[in-house]
Amino acid sequence: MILPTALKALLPPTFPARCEGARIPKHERIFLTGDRPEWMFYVVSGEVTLERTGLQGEPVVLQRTRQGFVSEASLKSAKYHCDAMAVVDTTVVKIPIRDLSAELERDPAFAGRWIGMLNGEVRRLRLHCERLSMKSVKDRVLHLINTEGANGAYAANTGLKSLAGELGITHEALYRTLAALEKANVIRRDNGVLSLVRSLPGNGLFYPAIKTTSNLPGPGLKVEITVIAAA
Amino acid sequence: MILPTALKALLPPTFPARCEGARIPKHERIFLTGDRPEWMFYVVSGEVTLERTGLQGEPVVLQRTRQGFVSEASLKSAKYHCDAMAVVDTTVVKIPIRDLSAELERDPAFAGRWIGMLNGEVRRLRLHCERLSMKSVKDRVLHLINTEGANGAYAANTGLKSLAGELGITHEALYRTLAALEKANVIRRDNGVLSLVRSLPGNGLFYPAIKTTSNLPGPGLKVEITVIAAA
DNA sequence: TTCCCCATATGATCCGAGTCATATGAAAAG
DNA sequence: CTTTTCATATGACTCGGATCATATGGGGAA
Repeated sequence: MILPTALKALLPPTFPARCEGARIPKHERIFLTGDRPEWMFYVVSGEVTLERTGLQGEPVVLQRTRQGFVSEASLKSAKYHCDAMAVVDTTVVKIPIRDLSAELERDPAFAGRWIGMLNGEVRRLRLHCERLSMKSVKDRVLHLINTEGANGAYAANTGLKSLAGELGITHEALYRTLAALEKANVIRRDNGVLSLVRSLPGNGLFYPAIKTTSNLPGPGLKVEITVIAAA
Repeated sequence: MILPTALKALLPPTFPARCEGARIPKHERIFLTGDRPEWMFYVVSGEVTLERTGLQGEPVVLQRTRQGFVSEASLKSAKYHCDAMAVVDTTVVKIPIRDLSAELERDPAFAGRWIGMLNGEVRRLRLHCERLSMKSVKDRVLHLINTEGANGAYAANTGLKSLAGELGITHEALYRTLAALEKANVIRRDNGVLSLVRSLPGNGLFYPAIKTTSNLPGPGLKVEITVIAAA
C-alpha cells in the first residue's frame, strides 16, 4: 500500500504493509453512529463529512475532511459517536486500530507524532468554533478563506452546498453572500476557487479594532483611537 | 502540591512535586496570544476562557474551561494562538511543559493517557461545533443541557453572560429564551441551575425524525412514517 | 436525443436574534 | 452608610438570514 507523504511520515515504517486502500462512492456511509471502530480512516482524496442528527432530525455537519484522519478521536472508543459519509467519490487509507493502538504503546516517538497530530486537530476545531461564533455570513466566508485557504485562496472543490453546511448556513445565504462579495470586489471566483482581492480597502485584510487589555486610569473615561497611518 | 484526582490519575507519580498552584484573580489574563508556553494550566476551580480577537475586534470565545486543561494543544507550540482569561477568581495547577514533554517521550503509558485526554477534548469540541451550528437559541440551550449537563441539569455557575458568550449569542437573547422556556414549562431554574422538565411532550426529550440511511427501492418514492407509540 | 435530477442562482416574505434603551436589585467600593 | 458597578431582566425597533418559490444550465440516465 502506497501512503501519502504526510501519513507515511506519521506512521511507523512497518505500517504501510498493514494498511488497505478503499474507494468510497459518493453518498456512501463509511461508518454509522454506534458502530464499533475497527479501522482508522485517512482521507487521501475526495471529501468525508462527520455528521450527527440534530434535535429536529436534520443532519448537522461536525466536520468536513478533505485530507487527513476521520474520527481520530475514536482510537480508544468502543463505538462511534457520529456518522461518516463520503460527499463525493473518495479514496481512503484504512489502518487497523488494534495494531495502531499497540504501536502507540510501544513506540514513544510515534506516540509523540500522534499527539502532535491531535494538537493540530484541536486547533482546527477551535478555529471552526470561532467561525461558527461569527454572526454574519460574510464574516464566516472571509474567516474561512483566511484560516483554511492557502495564500488567500480557498478551493471549494465539493460544491457550495456542502460548504454552506460546514459554515452552518443555508446554501441560499451563501450564494447571495458570494455574489455580493464578488460584486463588491472583495473576492473573486474561478472554477470554485474563492480568492481574496488584495490591496484594496475593506477587502478582508484590515486592522482589528483596539481591544482594551488593561483598566483605564479613571472610571467612566471614554477614548477614541483613530488609525492615521499603517505600515 | 495536592492535585485533583483526575489530574493525579493522568500524570506520572513524580509530577505532583513539580507542579505549582496559582490563584488567578477575576478578569486577569493567564497568557496572551504570541506568548511562549512554559506552563500547562489545569483549572481546578473557577473558570477560564480561551479567546481570540474577531475580525471586527470583538472578543470571540473559543472555549470555556471550568475543570480541566487549558491550551493542551500548545504542548509543542512555540507560541500561544489565543488568550486565556479568568472569568472569575480561579485556581489552577501549573505543570512545567518541558518536564511534561520529556515524560511523554519516556513513559508510553502516560502518553496513552494523554492521547485519551486529547481524544476527549476533540469530542467535546465537536459537540461545541454542533451546538454552534444550531440556528435557534432554544436549540442551543437544550443541546447544552443535554450534552454538558448531568442528568438533565446544567449548572451555570459563572453567570449567564459568560454562558451566552460560549453559546455564541447575546446575553439579552439568552435571558429572553430562558424566561420563555421556563414559562413554557420546558426547563426550571434554581440558583443558576438549568434543569429539563421531564415527562412532558415537547420538552426537549423527543424522538429525532427518521433519517434515510439506505436508498429506497424506487425513484421518486415518498413515504411518511408516523410514530404511534414509544417505549 | 430527450428527460430528469441537481447545483447554482435570485426574488419575496417572515421571523428570530441583534441592537439600543431602560429598570431593578445585589454586591462591591468608598 | 452611601455610592458605584454589574448581572439580570425586559421592551422597542431593525436587520440579516431562513424559508419558500421559481428559473436555468449541465450532466447522467433512459
